Amino acid sequence: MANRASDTAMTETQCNCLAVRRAARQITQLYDRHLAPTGLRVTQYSVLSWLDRLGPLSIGDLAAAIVIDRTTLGRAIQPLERDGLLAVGPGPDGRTRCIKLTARGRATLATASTHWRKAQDEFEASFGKGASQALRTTMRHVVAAIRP
Amino acid sequence: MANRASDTAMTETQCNCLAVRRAARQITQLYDRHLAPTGLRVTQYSVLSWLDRLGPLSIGDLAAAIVIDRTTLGRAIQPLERDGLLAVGPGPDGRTRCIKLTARGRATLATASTHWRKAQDEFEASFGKGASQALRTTMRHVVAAIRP
DNA sequence: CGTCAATACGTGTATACACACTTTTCGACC
DNA sequence: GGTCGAAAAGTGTGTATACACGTATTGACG
Repeated sequence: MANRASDTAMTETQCNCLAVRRAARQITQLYDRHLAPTGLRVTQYSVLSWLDRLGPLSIGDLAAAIVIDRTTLGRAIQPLERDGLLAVGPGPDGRTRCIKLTARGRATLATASTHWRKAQDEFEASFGKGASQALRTTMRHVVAAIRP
Repeated sequence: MANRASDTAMTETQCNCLAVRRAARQITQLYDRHLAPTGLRVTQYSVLSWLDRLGPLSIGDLAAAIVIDRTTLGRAIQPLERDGLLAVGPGPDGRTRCIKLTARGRATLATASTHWRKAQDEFEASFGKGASQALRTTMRHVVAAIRP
């Protein structure tokens, strides 16, 4: 046994957090590979997709929908705004800002969705379709299990 | 229906990648909250933990063990080296560099492991102990399902 | 009308992550 | 011994992520 700092020997294989993070890294690379031709990362694709689904809305509301930190989203939209995929304008309130998809954003999203489909198909061909469904359910439970 | 860019309406709820990423964000926050008093992030804890387990080794080998990009690890060790938790020295080969835990790193790791345990317990109390075991297995399968 | 707590955002800082490209070094082969 | 490909690592760049803190605006209440 010897010089171990503590009982951490098995931490890496027992840690739920590290397990999920590692999986996230790997699956992100797979999806990003497929989305690369569109110039979007999977996170950016998700922002556009939510925007397409929910329509124009504020940063806070969008962040709540994605389940992401508000300040993270604020930074994430910058490259998308720069590339003209979405537009940020004033909201009804003097405090809020309204984000909406541009025509170009909609077009890019349409193209990207076919690439996303291929990534999804590749993953599910290997991991299993039923297993993938169960995976998503499990991930929802993980999120639900964490009290803010 | 109407103005959808495509069939992306359900993408956010069907995407395996986004599901895993969202879970990773949430669970990371939980573990980082617990580790905060030690000044370590869960990723840093993982580096120290692997190092404790495997002994001094090269950047490439450590990256392979953690299943992380080599360049990512190269950046990740910088704050740890700066804070004196690990030391980077020359390896047996003129190309390789040897990373090893310092006494201070070992001590910090020992303290951190008790905080990690609390995070692990909190999560498993909510998510379930058996479910957690299954979760880790599932995550391993996800990683295995992705061809490099 | 003035105060004040709550709301919605932005900024500074720091880490996490990885691709493309470059540099250094090693080893093998002629 | 010189050449050259492979291996190990570093650098540049850009996104992802979130906490602590600061700013501006709103709405309620006295």
